[in-house]
Amino acid sequence: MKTRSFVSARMVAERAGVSRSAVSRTFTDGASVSEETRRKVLDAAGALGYHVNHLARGLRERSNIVCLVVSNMTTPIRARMVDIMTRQLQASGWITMVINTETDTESVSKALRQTLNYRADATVVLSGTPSASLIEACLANGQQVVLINRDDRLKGSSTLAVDNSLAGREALFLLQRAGCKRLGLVTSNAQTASLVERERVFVDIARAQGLNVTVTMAGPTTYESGADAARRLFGRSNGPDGVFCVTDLLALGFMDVARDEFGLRIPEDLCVVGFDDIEQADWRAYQLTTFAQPLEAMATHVVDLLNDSEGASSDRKLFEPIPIWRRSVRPGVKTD
Amino acid sequence: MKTRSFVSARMVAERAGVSRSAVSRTFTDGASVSEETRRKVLDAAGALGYHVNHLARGLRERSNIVCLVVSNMTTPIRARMVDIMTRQLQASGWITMVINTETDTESVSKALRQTLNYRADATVVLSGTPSASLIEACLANGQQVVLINRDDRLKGSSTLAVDNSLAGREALFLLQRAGCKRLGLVTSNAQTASLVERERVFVDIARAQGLNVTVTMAGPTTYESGADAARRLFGRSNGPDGVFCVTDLLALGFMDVARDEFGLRIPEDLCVVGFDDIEQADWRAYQLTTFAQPLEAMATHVVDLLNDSEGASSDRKLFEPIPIWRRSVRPGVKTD
DNA sequence: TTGGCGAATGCACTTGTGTGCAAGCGTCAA
DNA sequence: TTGACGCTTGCACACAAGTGCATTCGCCAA
Repeated sequence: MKTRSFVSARMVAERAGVSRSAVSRTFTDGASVSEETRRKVLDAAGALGYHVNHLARGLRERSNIVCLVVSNMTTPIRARMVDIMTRQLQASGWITMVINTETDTESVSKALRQTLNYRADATVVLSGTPSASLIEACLANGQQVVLINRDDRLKGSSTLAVDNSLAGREALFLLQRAGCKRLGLVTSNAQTASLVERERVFVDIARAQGLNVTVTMAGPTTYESGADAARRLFGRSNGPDGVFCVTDLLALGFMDVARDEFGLRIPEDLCVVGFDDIEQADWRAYQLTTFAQPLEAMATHVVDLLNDSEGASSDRKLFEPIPIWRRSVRPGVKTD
Repeated sequence: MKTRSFVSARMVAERAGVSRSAVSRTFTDGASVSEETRRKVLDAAGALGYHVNHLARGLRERSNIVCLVVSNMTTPIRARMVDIMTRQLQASGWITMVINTETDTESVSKALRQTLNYRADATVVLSGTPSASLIEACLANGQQVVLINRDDRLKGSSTLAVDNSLAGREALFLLQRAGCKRLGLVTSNAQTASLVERERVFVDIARAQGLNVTVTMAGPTTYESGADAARRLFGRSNGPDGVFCVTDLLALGFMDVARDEFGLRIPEDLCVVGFDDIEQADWRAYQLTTFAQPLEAMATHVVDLLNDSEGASSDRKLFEPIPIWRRSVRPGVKTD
């Protein structure tokens, strides 16, 4: 049986003719080693292809491992979140284990247990719905827990979120300024805290102003769901002329069907606002007005939290979404 | 200083009133433990919140860690590859460390060294160009190395690839059957082995048949590059009426500009073929004819390779791309 | 020559696990 | 009653690192 044969510090020590401690010290900053032995050790290490075993190091101190829990990775917005998070964590010396979870609680539980098995220093939840008890297990084991865009407010965990109510309010304002009279809202049946919040604020403020809003709940948060929603909304008479889709993907599907199957011109006959600012929103076929999440800043904040480690552990930070004006909404008209 | 206080097997043993070995055996399949002690151990473990430390376990045997090296994660095709790979690896009991690399060799080297530091059992390279010497270091340390869609054929590493020449040939055939006379090819300056192969075969066969092909090399493999290519190709007189873009993203940008800025109808005036079958290719605005990579099958094969471990370690497996017919190419016409 | 001092080095212990080996214990048959 | 046998269980070691403590070595000054 092949036994994995990694080269260990002992082998290096033997080859260099020094003690194993000397090898260890050579690779430890600030330890006391003479220049001569240091060189001998480095030579031997190079010849054998030695690499410090971080697993063994992690036995005593921190493992430098961060678990990234994420679902629906193929979604453009998620892909970007994962990309930015892993990049920044890596740059800061962390190594990230990705746990890809379906949305069902079962697989998330299994995955989070892995987190504990590998003694991750921290767990960052991008999506998925981990059971509160498991999160508590992570906390009990001394892990730092960071939740992004979720409302579960658990003692001891940090939370980052985008200010969804601000987005809902601003979306309404944009459509009103464009002169839209019949408002519509397209949301998904996912009913995440973020989605619900955007939806709620948009509808509440509109109704408070005496405006009617047609709410359509589509399927999952996909292009196809957006397309279906458009068919339902415009299938009956008197469809809306201004729509807030709580997600860019929904918006893009919605736009395609509104144009192709109902001959509506955007933004002349119909204004659309999305949320996320995925790459495709900027494509010529869409030019969707939307809101960007400040992902880089959020990732930076996460990394800061992990590096501080002792910092106020239980807090909640809100980030402002950035409005991105494109052509799917008419520019402001004179209010009469 | 907070000392991370993880629960160890010794603590469980003390609480349960048994030896530490008993705890170890309780969590090892097939080990000899009486039903009574087993129950005592499980009770104590539950009460304390104990989880086996896989890092320590990895000291002696395999770590069950797989390193996934990937660049350009936000690209739809890459996001799907990462999604499918992590999902399948996870289902098979592996844990994946994602190494997000810029394309420059430096960062890939640094990342791969991490791979060695954490004693990953295997390294799977989805993209990026690791230096041959580092791959050899991985192999020397007993790691399994799997390269996907790259041509570096290193002794001891396994390679999976899509049959790019088949795609190039088939793309040409589709355009010819649609009656296209003036052929074009859009590629990127990335010049990956895969891209070069698709390009080469398309051009070679076409020229062998006496057909002229206008080759345009755009920037990186993005939507914007495709858009630029279209402007260059149609800016001069006598633009092509049948184009193979070596990537879907290029194709989508190409289509948008061809339609919006040059008023060309697709597929009446212009036929377009892509490659990858990203989700957006199926959107109503595009309906791009393209080739799908059998990603699930490829991931399954990777997992099989890792699980076999002793299997013929150095081999190369080719997968057939699957043609996806949509509306960006005219259906076959009678050949006169 | 000797005492003193600082730098370098090695010993031994720590971390959390799995496991070979031998001892212990209980049961059953002769 | 005793020997044999099998299931449990604990001891001790291995794994690969970091580090406190004591020891050694070299150098310098008195």
